[in-house]
Amino acid sequence: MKISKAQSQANRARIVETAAALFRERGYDGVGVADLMAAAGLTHGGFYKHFKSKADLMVEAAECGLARAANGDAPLDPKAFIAYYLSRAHRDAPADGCTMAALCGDAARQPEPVKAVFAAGLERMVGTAEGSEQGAEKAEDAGVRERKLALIAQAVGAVMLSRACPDDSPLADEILEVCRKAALAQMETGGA
Amino acid sequence: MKISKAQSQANRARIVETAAALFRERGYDGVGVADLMAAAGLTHGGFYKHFKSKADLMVEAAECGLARAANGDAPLDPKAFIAYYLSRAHRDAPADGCTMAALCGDAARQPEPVKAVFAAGLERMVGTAEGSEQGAEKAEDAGVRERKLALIAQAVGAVMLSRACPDDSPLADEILEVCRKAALAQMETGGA
DNA sequence: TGTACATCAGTGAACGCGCGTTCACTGATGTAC
DNA sequence: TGTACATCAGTGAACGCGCGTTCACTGATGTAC
Repeated sequence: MKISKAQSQANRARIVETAAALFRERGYDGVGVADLMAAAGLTHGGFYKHFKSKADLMVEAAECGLARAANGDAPLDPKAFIAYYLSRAHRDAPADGCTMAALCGDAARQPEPVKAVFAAGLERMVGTAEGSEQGAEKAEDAGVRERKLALIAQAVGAVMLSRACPDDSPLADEILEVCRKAALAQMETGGA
Repeated sequence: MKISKAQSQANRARIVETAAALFRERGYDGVGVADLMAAAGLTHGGFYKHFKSKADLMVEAAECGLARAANGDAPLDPKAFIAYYLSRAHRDAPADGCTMAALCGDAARQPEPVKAVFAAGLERMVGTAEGSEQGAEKAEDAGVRERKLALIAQAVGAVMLSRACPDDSPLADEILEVCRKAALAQMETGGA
C-alpha cells in the first residue's frame, strides 16, 4: 500500500522525533529499530526506506533533539530556564528534556558524525551573541561566553548526577537545589 | 584444571578491575562477558563461577571503580586535583579516569543497586568532613558541602561535554579550560 | 476528464550475528585417612 | 609424610534470544496518454 508523498514525509519526521525522545529516555543502545518503528505506529521493515542505517538515524535524531532548546520551545528568560533545567520535573522526564543531558554520555562513544552534532548543539546552547560583531564588545563577550559555558557544564553535570542516584535519594534532590542556587547567585553577580 | 584458592581470588579481583576499566572506556553495553573475560586472560564460561550475572558484576565493578578516587590513588591537594580532573589527559583516558564522569550517564538507566553505588560514590567524593561532628562547625560545613557539590557537578559536566565533542574540536578543549579557570577562581574566594 | 501502468512506502517473514547464559567435562588442589 | 579421593575454578561447545538488516510482496499513489 503506497502512501502519499506528504504522508511519507510526515512519517519520516515522526520516526525521527519518536527516536529522539526514545533515545533520550533509554539511550542509543536501549532502543531497537523494531521498538522505535512500533512507537511511531509503523513496522520495522519500512525503516530502511527512510534511513541507510540505525547509525544514520542517530545523527538525525541528535540534530532534531538538539535543535529544539532544552525547554519546550519558548525562549524563557535565563533565570526561568535555570529553574526549569535544574528541577525535579526535568530530571524525571528525560524523554521531554534536554538531549545534551540525556545523551552526552552516550555521544562520547558514538562515531564522529554524532559527536559533531553534539558539539554544534553545545555551541548553539552557548549562543554567544553572534549579532554583535562590532569588535568593541569582543572582550566583554568573551567573559559572557566563559560564564555561559561554565554554567552549562554545571547544569548538565547536575542533572546527570541527579539521574544517576536512586529514585528516592535525598542526594539527588540536593544536587539540583545546590546547583540551582549557585547558578542563580552567579547570575546576580556575573550578569546574563 | 582446578586452581589454588589464592589464585582464584586473584582472578576474581582481576575480573572486577578489568571490568571497571572496560566499562569506563566503552560503557556497560559496550563490553560483553566474553570480551571481558578474554581481557582478564580467561575464557567466558568461568564467569558464572564468580558472579550470578553480568548485572551483579556491574554493581561490583561500580563499587570498585568508585572506591578509588578519580585520580590514581594519591590524595592530591584540591588545586592539583582540579588541574588533573579537567585536563585533556583525563578526558582522553576514561579507562584510567573517574568512574563517575565515565559512567554516570549509563548509571541513570541501570537498576537501583547500581544507582545506589553511584550515590554512595558521589557522597564519598563530596567527602564532607565527617570527623568534625562538634556541631559548632555545622553551619560552616554546610557551606563547604554545597560548594563541593556544585564544583563536582561542574567538573563532571565539563569532562562529559568535552568527551561528547569530536576529537579535534576546539570547543572540547575550551570547556575544560573555562571550567578549570572557574573552579580555581572559585576556590580562591570560597576556601577549600 | 478518464484509463493504464510504473512507482515506491509500508509489510512481515527471514537472515546472520553476537549476546548472556548453561552445561558436561577436565585436572590440579586441598582434604581425609 | 604419603596415598586416595572429593572439590570446584576454568574450559569451550552449545543454547535461546533479540538485534540490525534484507527481501519478496502489496496496493494506493501519481503520472503518461
